[in-house]
Amino acid sequence: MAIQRASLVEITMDRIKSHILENNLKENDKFLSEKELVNQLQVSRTVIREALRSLESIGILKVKPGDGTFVGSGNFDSIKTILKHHFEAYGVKIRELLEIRKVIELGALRLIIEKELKVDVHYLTEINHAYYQAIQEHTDTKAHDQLFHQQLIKETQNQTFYHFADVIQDYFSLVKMDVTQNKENLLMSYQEHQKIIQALQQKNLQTAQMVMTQHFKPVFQYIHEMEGNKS
Amino acid sequence: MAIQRASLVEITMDRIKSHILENNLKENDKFLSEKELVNQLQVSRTVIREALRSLESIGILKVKPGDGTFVGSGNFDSIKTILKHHFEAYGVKIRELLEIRKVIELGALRLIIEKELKVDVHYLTEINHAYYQAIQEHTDTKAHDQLFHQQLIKETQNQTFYHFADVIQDYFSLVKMDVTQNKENLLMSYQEHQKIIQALQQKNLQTAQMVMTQHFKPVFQYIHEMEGNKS
DNA sequence: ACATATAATATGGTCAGACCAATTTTAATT
DNA sequence: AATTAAAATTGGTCTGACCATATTATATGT
Repeated sequence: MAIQRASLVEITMDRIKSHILENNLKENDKFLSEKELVNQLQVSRTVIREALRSLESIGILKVKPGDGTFVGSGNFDSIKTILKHHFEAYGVKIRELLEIRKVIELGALRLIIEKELKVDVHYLTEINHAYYQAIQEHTDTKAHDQLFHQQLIKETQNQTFYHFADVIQDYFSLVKMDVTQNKENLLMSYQEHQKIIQALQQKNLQTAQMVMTQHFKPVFQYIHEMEGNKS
Repeated sequence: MAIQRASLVEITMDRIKSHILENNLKENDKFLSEKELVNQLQVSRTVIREALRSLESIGILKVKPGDGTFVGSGNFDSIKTILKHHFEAYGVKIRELLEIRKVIELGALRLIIEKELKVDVHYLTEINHAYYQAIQEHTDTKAHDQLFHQQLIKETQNQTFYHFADVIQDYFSLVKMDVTQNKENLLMSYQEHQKIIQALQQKNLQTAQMVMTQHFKPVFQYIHEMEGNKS
């Protein structure tokens, strides 16, 4: 089988990536202009533009009309875009995503406790209290609940884990789930949050994981019922 | 502040994605030609090509010279490409990646046991035996070890989790770690695998997770020493 | 000397036409 | 029916032109 020859566009993309790495360019750094790239790489502006557009779509570069080309931010927005399309094209099993969330959150608890990290109990309690207020005032509780879980991941002091979890959470939020909980369940949820905080303080992994599992129960139940309805 | 107007290329990308979704196009389906797109969307071939290239780089399309444009496979190769560049540009903390692996694998054990799944004990034992053979014959043991862990993830019967774990494993393998283990440690590793299989059979989550934690210990130790050397 | 307006320049966006390269399809020949 | 050659289709690359956006330099007024 013949070796598949790379196109000039592909070669150009590799050259640009190498240039970024070799020059230690960081996010928002000014990159070479199209004209400079044409001169340096000795290819047409068409090839340069196709390469730049491709690198832009995966977040490596950012192109601004009239201004120039810049190194992209190191965030995972492009991965989120890919997953969004993947979700739209192929869908996803909600149960699978929920299981992944459970893996992540129970894992977070374990990391915090096994690494003997000192969690920001005050801030977590503050978030949970705001959650309680929202429950009482019948305002949006989802944001508070999500902030609580997000802060737990942050408390693991593992930035890569935090970013991956963020991507997955974003993927998860693409799924439209109408789990409208009544006040009683919401209050229970608030109490579970409180118990998780306590368990973290007491460095009790078993309890923390048990309560978190409890926390997920209503949503798993909901999905179980949805899946049952489809049978 | 004025609303930032989308370029024709961006509009074209959206139109193409919509076309894929609305026509339920699946991977490897033949897509429209450049000529057809020019006629249909009434933009220049330059705009079409830039859009196609961009969509190719995120895996949504696949362009073959002389043949045509096809819908991309639904795999996560493009995500791996993004993470590879991200790793090369920004690096990653090995400890953080290892912690994530631990979260994933301990979580996999939990999923298997809590979902009361019947694991393929025979196949897992087979893989582990091949691992043992490789240890005895001083051949490459990494592939067998990785296959074992990969199979564990597969036994969770959660495809999304499996694919995400695969992406992270790929990211992890970018890190060159020279953890050359001696035979004694490798044999211990083999025994740990055996114990994990037994614990799964007995549906003993605590034992399975404890042994898996044990399994990770040498690498965490290695990283701890590396980090110590840098202090 | 400073502020404002205008012009020039730099940079990216889009277009059309031409030509090359790879693959497929069609037609001609045996 | 099989083989070969030609034609057509499809993507790759190039050049030059012109438009749009943003920045920089220059001119003008106070």
